[in-house]
Amino acid sequence: MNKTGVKLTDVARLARVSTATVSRALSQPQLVNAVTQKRIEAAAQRLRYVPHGAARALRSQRTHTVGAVIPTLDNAIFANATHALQKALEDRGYTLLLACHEFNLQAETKVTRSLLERGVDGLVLVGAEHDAGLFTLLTDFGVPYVLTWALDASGRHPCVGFDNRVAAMRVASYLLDIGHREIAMISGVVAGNDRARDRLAGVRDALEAHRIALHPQRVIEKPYTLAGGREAMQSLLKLTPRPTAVVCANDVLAMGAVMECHAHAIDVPQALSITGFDDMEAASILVPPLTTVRVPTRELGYAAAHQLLSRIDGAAGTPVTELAVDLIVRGTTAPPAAHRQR
Amino acid sequence: MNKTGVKLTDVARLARVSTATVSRALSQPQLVNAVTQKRIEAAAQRLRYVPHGAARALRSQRTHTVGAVIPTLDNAIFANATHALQKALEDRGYTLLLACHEFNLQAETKVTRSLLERGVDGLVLVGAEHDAGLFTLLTDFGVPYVLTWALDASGRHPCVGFDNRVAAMRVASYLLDIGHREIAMISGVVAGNDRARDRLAGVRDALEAHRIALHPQRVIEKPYTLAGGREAMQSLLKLTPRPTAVVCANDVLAMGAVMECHAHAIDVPQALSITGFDDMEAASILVPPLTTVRVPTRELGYAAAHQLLSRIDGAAGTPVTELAVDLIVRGTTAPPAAHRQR
DNA sequence: GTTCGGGCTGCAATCGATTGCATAAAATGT
DNA sequence: ACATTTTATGCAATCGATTGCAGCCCGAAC
Repeated sequence: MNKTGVKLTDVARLARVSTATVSRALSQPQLVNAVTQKRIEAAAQRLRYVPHGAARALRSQRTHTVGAVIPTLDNAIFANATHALQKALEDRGYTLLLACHEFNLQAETKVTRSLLERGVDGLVLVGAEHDAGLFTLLTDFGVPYVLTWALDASGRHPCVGFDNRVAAMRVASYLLDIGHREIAMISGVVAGNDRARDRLAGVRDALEAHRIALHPQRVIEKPYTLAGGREAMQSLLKLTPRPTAVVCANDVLAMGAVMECHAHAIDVPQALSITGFDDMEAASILVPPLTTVRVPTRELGYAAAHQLLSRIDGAAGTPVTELAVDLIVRGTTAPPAAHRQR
Repeated sequence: MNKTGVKLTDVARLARVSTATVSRALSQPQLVNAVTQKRIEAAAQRLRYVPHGAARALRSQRTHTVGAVIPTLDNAIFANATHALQKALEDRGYTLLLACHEFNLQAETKVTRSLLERGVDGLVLVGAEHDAGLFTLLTDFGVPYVLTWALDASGRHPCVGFDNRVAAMRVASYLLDIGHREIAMISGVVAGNDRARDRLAGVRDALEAHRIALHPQRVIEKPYTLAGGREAMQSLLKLTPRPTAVVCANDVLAMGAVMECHAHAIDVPQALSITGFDDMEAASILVPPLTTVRVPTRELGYAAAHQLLSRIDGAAGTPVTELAVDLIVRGTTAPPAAHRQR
């Protein structure tokens, strides 16, 4: 029973056909005579029939359900991407099952398992690095999936994302170009987070291309929170020589960093340049508006949905979808003071 | 088959017991002999058995799944509450099914229906006002549910939220107290949104208590976006006399409004006071930081989860949970210029 | 020595829809 | 007029776990 107690049998009886016909009328109308179809629809309507998903799923081995396993919804950037994903899925008749792992790879495997138990037809994951157990699950189940927010180096997994390392390089190069040499980084927590790791690597690589080393004390690792950004900036401000530019691994950290500068009456960008990453909406309302990297959040959600759904439908699909990111130069960056005085 | 092909029968065979015993070992271990239990667990582990949710759901009429129907994830405030909800559910072994309706009541009914088809054990809805069809669905199914972000005036539905009208009154009263008389409001779209309607009513009521009418031209209705806030403020700035204070129905509108003032070089709060509603994180990093109403987003999610789960477990539960909201006075409000000159 | 009761386990019905196969009726071809 | 598709429909098996009921075994009580 659907609690309502109305089932296919009841509709069948009222429409005076077999359950088989009702079933067909509801999911493959083209197989059913138009008149019968009408009668069945009327009956279903009249009884307020609602199909029983579990029964349907059990028999057809399809739930029309997709799972998304993301770090957190508390970061607007994931919320936006998830929203786009949900919309795209809904348009195609799929429902989204959501699970968060708070940047913990073991937790990720655990919640993924529980989504798999619920019988999702496909999975959207964030990042390319995962627990080995997770990949075992994926292959055991043979469930279609797509990795997002990163590109899979191994090329073994379908993914839609962008190259975090290159994007971060772009930011650092820009700072180098406008004259900065004393550059620090506020990184996300790198353990179990390949996006954070790649962004850090990108900055390091860009500096090294200019034969500048990124000293360990100039790299501060913090969770993606405003407080994290503030604390990190606080540490950086104590260094001598003080960096003239700080690259942050995401906008939240960057905003925290800017706040801390405000608190210390340090002029951004005149005394210190700061960059973000993600271009969340708040970045543009910050004062001064944040220089950052625009990530196509929505496109990411849509692309993931389409990629996944076509895989569910059996199509091979393009294994790798690379999205473009852009450096958005706004108000938190300027040439270093020393540079200007020359 | 779980695609893996391993089912209860296989575990039973390997452990040399009946499927009944395996089933019990997995869900009610206390009914099973400790030794047998071990053997079964080992077998399950060895075969990498994963229960088949649909089969389980079909037989037990329980999916351990809860649906949330929210307006959108693009507003951080809903994202945060949803995150808290998801966490609380996960802790109790439930998975979240998510659907968004973009502030459209018909869409809401439609997506709710589809969640019901998926067999959710309970539903979390936003707001007290809904399509009649939605309530029909709820009662037809007899599915436990809880309304959030508002209090149900009729007292017929369980809810966890706060009084939007009173909260808005509080904001307006505060502005009146510090001397404002020329007050305008940037409202959300009221149609189909009782929270927005209540907030507007609250402001109107507060003014009327001071025998001040809220002129229609001083009420601008806009969708909850930055652009909406900017456009609304643009209109308001053209009015004569120009209002000295603007109450916004949420923080996003308020931030847009502040941005527009910046763009016109209008000093906030000296020339114009602006208030928000929700206290999203970005409110505090705005310059100047936003005066707003703190809504306990997380608590809302948790409380909704607990309320709902106890209902699912058959407990009656407290029908109405009212949460406290607080006026947070920060930097976007000050007495009106005229008032200061006295 | 028999009875009683509790602890474990198994049998088999059941949940509600889907779908391969068979069949009847209607349409088409020759 | 007869053979051959095509179109609609029904029959009944099936998906994989749960659970009420019955039975068995073993120790305790009388």
